[in-house]
Amino acid sequence: MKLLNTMDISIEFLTGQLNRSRIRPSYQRVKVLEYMYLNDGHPTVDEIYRALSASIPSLSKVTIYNTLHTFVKTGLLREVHIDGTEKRYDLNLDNHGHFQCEACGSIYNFQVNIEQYPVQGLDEFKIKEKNVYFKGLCPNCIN
Amino acid sequence: MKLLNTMDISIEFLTGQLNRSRIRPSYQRVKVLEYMYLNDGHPTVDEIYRALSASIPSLSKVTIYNTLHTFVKTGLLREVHIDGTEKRYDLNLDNHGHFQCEACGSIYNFQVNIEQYPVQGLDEFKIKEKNVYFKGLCPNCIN
DNA sequence: GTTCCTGCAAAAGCTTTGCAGAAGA
DNA sequence: TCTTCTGCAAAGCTTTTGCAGGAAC
Repeated sequence: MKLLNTMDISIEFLTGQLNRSRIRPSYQRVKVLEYMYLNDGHPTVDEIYRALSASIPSLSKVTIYNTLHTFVKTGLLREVHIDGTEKRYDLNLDNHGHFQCEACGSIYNFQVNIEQYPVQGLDEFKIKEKNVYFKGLCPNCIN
Repeated sequence: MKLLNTMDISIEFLTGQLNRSRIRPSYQRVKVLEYMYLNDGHPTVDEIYRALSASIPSLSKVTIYNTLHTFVKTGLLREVHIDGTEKRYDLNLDNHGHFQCEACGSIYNFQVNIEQYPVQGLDEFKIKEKNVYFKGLCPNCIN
């Protein structure tokens, strides 16, 4: 599921995204955001850290934590709690659910019209965020 | 949302549940299962531990972990990853979603026909478990 | 006797906090 | 100059693991 054209992800686009969210576009922040756009996944802090450490040797994992918190607070990303051990992060795109394979651990997006789901018992609640996630076996592990 | 009649939760019922799942009904296990039935919530390990410690002073938190793992493995309970810090546990009842209030942290159940949700892109996947959770403000915190 | 269960202690893993120095406005 | 950001070190918290004693069968 291709979400964005890789060609579109320029430094100008990324700094623009950050400026629009009133986040100072430091080198580390641009790189984290770039990683999120270029890797169509749901990475953990450690995955982002290991990937960026290669090109930024001085990078600290604390900076990844700080950056992700900032991005989540402004709505650029969202936290996804798919497994109970590590938090994962996701570009905040509407109407998609997450599927995690029990065998290999991979996480896939799928399309789902969350807004249209009929629910009962939440009339007096203010709903701000809707999440759907499934578990099972992915095509690679089904055999 | 009342799920079960409290009167039904006898020791016989609980040991029967455990025996049916081929789990030896130790005192601690019966008490944990009883807690799950009597408290219509989504407790953390620590909540269960603190509640049962009052009547079982020798109880260890490791036993709660062991017991919950056993219950999840046999399908008696399921893990719910609603916030990213602590795992929560839930009686494995069908067709309900979770709503967590951002203000007070309370978790509510709501009814939802998960099975009927139309999704795209999972034709070749084997789906074993479906979860829905919403976030927002509960009636108590909305003002 | 053998297997399973409990609980203490310790270790492991993820995340947060305090602080000093650097960078940016 | 003053605020913000980065990164090191340490601490905090949840969860897991190793092991010894005890209980159940």
